[in-house]
Amino acid sequence: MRLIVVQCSVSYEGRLNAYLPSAKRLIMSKADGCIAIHADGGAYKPLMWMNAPNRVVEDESEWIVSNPKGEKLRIQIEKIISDVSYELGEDPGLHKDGVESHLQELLAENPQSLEDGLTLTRREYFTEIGPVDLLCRDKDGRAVAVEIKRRGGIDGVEQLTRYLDFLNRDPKLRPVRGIFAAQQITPQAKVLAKDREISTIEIDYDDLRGMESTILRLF
Amino acid sequence: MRLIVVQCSVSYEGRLNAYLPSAKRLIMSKADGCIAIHADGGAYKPLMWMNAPNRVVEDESEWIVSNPKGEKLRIQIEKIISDVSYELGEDPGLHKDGVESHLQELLAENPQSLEDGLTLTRREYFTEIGPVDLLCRDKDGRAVAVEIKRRGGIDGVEQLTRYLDFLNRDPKLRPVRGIFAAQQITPQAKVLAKDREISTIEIDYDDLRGMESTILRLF
DNA sequence: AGGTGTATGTCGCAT
DNA sequence: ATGCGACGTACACCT
Repeated sequence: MRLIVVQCSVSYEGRLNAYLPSAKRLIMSKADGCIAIHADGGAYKPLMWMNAPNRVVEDESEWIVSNPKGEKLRIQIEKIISDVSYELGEDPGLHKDGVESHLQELLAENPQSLEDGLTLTRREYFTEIGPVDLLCRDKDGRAVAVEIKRRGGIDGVEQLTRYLDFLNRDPKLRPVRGIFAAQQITPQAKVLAKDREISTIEIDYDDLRGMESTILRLF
Repeated sequence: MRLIVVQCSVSYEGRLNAYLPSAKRLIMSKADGCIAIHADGGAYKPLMWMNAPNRVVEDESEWIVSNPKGEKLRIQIEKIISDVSYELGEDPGLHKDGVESHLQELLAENPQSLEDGLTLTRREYFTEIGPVDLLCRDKDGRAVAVEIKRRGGIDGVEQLTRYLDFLNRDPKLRPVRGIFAAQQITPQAKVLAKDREISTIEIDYDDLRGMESTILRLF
């Protein structure tokens, strides 16, 4: 990790053209070869960047960073204020909890937590326009498509609606109804879902995990 | 801008829960109060971050960063390797030159490149739910709404569908059909568009530019 | 390599 | 504040 504080102007030519007038900025150069130009504000996103892999030609007054896709970053260096390097080593990495795939996993194992008597037919049931998260049967044997989101918005309801449109053309499945399950569902999404006769369920992630561990204790 | 190289472990509780085991990392603290934890790789995205505004309680061995939304970042500091600050000042900012608007410009000037006999009625035709990129008439005088994207996905087809629903309520326009134009269109978007009787056209940007320069040469 | 869906998306703009 | 669309989206995952 090399950190260079420098007065510089920068240009980028690639997926678009962009230009940064001269100012003091931080250049972050990582071990994997990626480069980022940071200002002292504006969240974590750099003003400009080039991801690995790329080739860096470093001159006293100019850096030219180019990659195989033909993108090019040019850094005009006017004054170096600081230039230090550190050996950080490989990062052990991040452990995440509560992402959609995990939610889907838990619900696939406990479909009855969505609705009494619900049983799983298939996870990631494939249609022409994309995979349905869970395809189930309810206690009366009727097909149920479940869309799972961490945060449920209108777009999620739209997505489930599209799946239902397609699934309902399949005579072996028809009629199919929908369940929209998420940790949080926006009021607008609830209204839209109700209008389309799609059930909505807000899931308590901790409860679900608790249920799983309870089941584990039972068996 | 404060740059701290430190042996640390970090936990985040907020939109999800995540944990970083102890390792050497860079803590970037910007003037606007945002904090990012960077490893020496993994493109420009930090392992963890907290955007402004947030409150930082800084202790010798621990930083606790919290924000009004209830998210919390906890940095356990084991060893400080370096801790430096720089005054960078306000950044003059970035100037971008877009692509999609240019695409729209070119197609507005050459609607016949989308379909033989197509003529432009209005660019950015305003409806209550947003502007239609191009409103045209085909060679039979029928209204055609064109949605332009750089990359055409399902969401773009949805957008155009909403516009068409709306436009088709206008007796002066009805019946309106749709053309979905993009540099690339995903197969799923094509399926959905076909299902809704919306034409799809993949545009060659360079051809279109070439056409423009040809026209310029002719006049 | 290309396609598809997720993201602590972020960001900007309109309401 | 919230919704919605664009982004040099990035990124993981699958074919």
